[in-house]
Amino acid sequence: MSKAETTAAPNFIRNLITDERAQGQTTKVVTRFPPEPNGYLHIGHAKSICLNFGLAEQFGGDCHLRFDDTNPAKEEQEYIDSIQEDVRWLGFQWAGEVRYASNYFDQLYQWALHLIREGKAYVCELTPEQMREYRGTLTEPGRPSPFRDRTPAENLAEFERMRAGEYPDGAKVLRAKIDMAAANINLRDPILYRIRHAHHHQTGDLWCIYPSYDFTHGQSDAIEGVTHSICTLEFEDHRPLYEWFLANLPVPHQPKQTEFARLNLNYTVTSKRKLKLLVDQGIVEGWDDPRMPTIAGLRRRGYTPAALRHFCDLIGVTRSNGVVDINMLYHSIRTDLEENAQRAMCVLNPIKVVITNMDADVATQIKAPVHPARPELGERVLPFSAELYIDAEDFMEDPPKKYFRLAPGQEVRLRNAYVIRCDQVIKDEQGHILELQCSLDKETLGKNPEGRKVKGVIHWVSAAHAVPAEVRLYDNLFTVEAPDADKEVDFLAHLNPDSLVSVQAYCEPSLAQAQPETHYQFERVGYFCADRHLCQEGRLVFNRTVGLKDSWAKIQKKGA
RNA sequence: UGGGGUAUCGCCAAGUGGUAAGGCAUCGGUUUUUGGUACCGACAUUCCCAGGUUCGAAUCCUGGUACCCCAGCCA
Repeated sequence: MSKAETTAAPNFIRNLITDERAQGQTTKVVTRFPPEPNGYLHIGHAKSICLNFGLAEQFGGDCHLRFDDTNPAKEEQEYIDSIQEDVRWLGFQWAGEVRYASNYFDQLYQWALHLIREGKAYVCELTPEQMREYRGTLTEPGRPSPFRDRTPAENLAEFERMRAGEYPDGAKVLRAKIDMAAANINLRDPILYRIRHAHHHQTGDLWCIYPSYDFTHGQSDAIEGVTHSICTLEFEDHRPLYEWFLANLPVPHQPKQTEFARLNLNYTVTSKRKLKLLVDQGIVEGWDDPRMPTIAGLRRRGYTPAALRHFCDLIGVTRSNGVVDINMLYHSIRTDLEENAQRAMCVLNPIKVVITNMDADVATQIKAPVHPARPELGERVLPFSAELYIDAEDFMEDPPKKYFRLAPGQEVRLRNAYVIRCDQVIKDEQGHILELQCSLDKETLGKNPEGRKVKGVIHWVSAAHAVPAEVRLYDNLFTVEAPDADKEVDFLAHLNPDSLVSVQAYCEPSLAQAQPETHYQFERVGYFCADRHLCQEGRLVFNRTVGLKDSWAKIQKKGA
């Protein structure tokens, strides 16, 4: 993937840091990837991971992995595990131990006390409904809470009782005292702490009050010495608040928040909520279903870390919200696999071919390269015999003009083997084709026939030697470019009923020992990956990662 | 209607006053025992719109327009 360097799209944050360094402003670059463990990572997170870890890599700094775990109700250990696995699989290593915002709960609590003592935070007893009322609207200012002017002493006592578990969930909250009339709603006395009598996956039952995202994030960055706190555009409105905490608390360091546009991909959804719904409703087989845009799903589908990283380089990092064409993703994986995937032949929809002129001169063991452009990868052996399977798509009884494949009286090259001619089509009473009787030209193994050109090449497999395999043909999960564009229509209405078509295929024998997660190009068909969970000797399962480009399909489409 | 953003080819995206990079997609062609790959070529007189400044504007000014985000005790 040497192309990555020459085609990498711009990244305004990288430019920013380059400028800072040129001016001697930046010391060591420290970034962080801060997922909440409430779901699996998806392709959009891959963009963020590549950005944060990539920046640390490029500038010789550190990138931390920090779980933003301030909401125990939604978080689970399974997600913590999967996230770490995904980051590592992508090829990144975080600096030091895995971190958790919950590691800082003590410090955060102390800082809350600090704000209270300074008269900058208070305990509020408004109900959620009242609080909404008091907050005002987008166009109207809010009103101060009746609890806003409690004394620090009273607030200290109340907050201590909250922490001690004297109140039920939701009874009271700690709020910052900022400005109820602020045009930016985030500044209208935001909530710092809420009561949640919930078991936390890291801190157990130590706490029954949990800090909010806003009160946690920037301070965690400060504690860790993060220099560049990179997040998505929707947090831009939170930046004044992020900075307010840093300015009003005795933090050891001043991180800077920078926002970039999150990734949108057409024909897919990238919202944890929607992905979770697909999983929970059993529409897909789990978070790592090969149709899911999760990192685990893409992996199982046959995407490689290199392809995903290349993709992230390709799309660039900007502040404008766009929708990336899924063809970019396809392009990335094809580029990688074209260079690196082993070649094999596999017949998806068999039709029998009988060679009528087999004799002792015809080779029964044919060697073929594992990769035609990379001889160093070695060879495989293809058994050849009088009974073969070819793909039904590669034969037409009444072909159009430009059809280069097999047809009555027409010649075609069997990939890696001989040129054959179809002499006769044998059918049953109903007219279904039973077999194609063909004769081969013995002089065409490894060389072109004399005096004529055979343009077509088709793949095949020896019937007696073929190994059966389950081949899962995956396609987009949705039939429309923007499944969630219409607020009136449920995105599930756009599910592609053919997103998974499973077929019983016949593979060349070298595939019998296919190891899980091995990538192949089934020649002329597409790229496939041995399923990482299911594929084993005796039960082969291959997932179609992406098809080969198919210009014949285009020609046909135009004709139709 | 308040605040915060973004607008350059079908999509992503450079460009920061000197006369529109690149990638994806698309369309031609060459090579080819993968209708794949590779290679060659085509593809924005125009930068959301309208005025203005300037010898010169995608870039500066003015006024519009469109789209995205914000009224969780989610992140």
